[in-house]
Amino acid sequence: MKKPKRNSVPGPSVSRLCHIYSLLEDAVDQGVTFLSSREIGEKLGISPHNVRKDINCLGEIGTSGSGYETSRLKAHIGEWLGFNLGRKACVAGLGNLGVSLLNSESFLAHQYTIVAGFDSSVNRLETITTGVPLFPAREIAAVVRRMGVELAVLTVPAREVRETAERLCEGGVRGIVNFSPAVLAAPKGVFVRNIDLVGEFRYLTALMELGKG
Amino acid sequence: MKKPKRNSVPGPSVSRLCHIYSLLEDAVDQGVTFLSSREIGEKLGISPHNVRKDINCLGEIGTSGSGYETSRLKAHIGEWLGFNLGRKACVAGLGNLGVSLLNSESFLAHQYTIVAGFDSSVNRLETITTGVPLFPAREIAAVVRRMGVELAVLTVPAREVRETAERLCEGGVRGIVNFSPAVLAAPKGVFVRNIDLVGEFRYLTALMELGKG
DNA sequence: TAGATTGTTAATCGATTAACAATC
DNA sequence: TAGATTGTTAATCGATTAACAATC
Repeated sequence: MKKPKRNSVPGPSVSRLCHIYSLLEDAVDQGVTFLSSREIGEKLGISPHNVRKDINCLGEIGTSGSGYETSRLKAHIGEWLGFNLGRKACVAGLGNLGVSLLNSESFLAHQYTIVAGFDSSVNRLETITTGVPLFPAREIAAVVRRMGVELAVLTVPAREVRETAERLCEGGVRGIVNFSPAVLAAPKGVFVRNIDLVGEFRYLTALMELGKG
Repeated sequence: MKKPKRNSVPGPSVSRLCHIYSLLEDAVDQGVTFLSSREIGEKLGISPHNVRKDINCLGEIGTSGSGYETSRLKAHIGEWLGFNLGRKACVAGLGNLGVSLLNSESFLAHQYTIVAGFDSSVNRLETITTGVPLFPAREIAAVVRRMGVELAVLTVPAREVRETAERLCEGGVRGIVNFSPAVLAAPKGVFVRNIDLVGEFRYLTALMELGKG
């Protein structure tokens, strides 16, 4: 067995391993104890070779002849990718979208807890009903640091994107999901996922137009 | 000049061309009339070679020595990728997230119009304030067909994902952005983008843990 | 043991990067 | 013209696919 290195996992593999992890969660929940690379690949639309290769980036773990033990593989991937510890997240920008994410229940079920919400309007903070503690935007850095928040969802207006992101990073946030209508360039040492609905529509439109599929 | 074919555009290029298009929109708005492949590449974090290659998938268009004329290139990419015509979209599932998207202003500015909203609860429909016409979910296929809706955002609970998607496709929708907490496999001839916030958090967590960057 | 499936090496494929002649 | 930048071909790089011996 070759000893795997943390940074030897290719980007596309990281993405697929996240999906494999989700699949394993379901499998464990449903009492499925073993899955082969072929079965995993079929459900995810990738080749069995690729599944094995991805999994092997994290070291040897399967059993020849019977496949992968779901709970063990899940724990193994979770260990490598950091899914086993609970992580704290916050929502910055409490418009309709921000508030709906604040109260979203799907996070808690998956080891992520929304521990704070921020908005630049104190008036707005007072009108929101939620179990999550809320703070004015100027306190972002301090609160984030004090609470140990690692992840943030950004749902502020375009003009506030950069400043808000800077405060979040100042407080020690290391990953940002940006739903705002402005692209956020990743500050050094921070990971950013820009999700832009117009962009998604465009991508779909382009695929439709080019007749792919 | 080689005659380009529609299906000769590689997937990664389609994605980058969408980003180039957004950049050109901004440039045109700001009165920038020419951009070189180097300038475009720098703003987007891709190599100038790659920029030229992507653009050339759609045929020759630049000017040696002075780069690309922004308005012309924008129109050219828009033509190929189908961004020049306005397109109709709908929102299916009017919880907090759905309603916030229904009233989002960023679509209209970019040739997409939300022309309908759907929810399975008639009671809920009556409580929503919006300028967009609303309909009960059972009318999805008929309304979508009648109105010529091509794109949809799916924000229903997990258990309603599949049925809702089927109705949308029945009505002729060709692209779906799925925000629901259940993966939607793309039906034949329909393009799907699954956006899963927990998945985004996981991907960021994995990058953080693997120390990429 | 026989059947099945893994881990790993080799072959293929496709995309990115580099280079440069052609062009404005 | 001289400088700059494109379009396109060639070289490199990396990921996916295939194959198969090792293993349960």
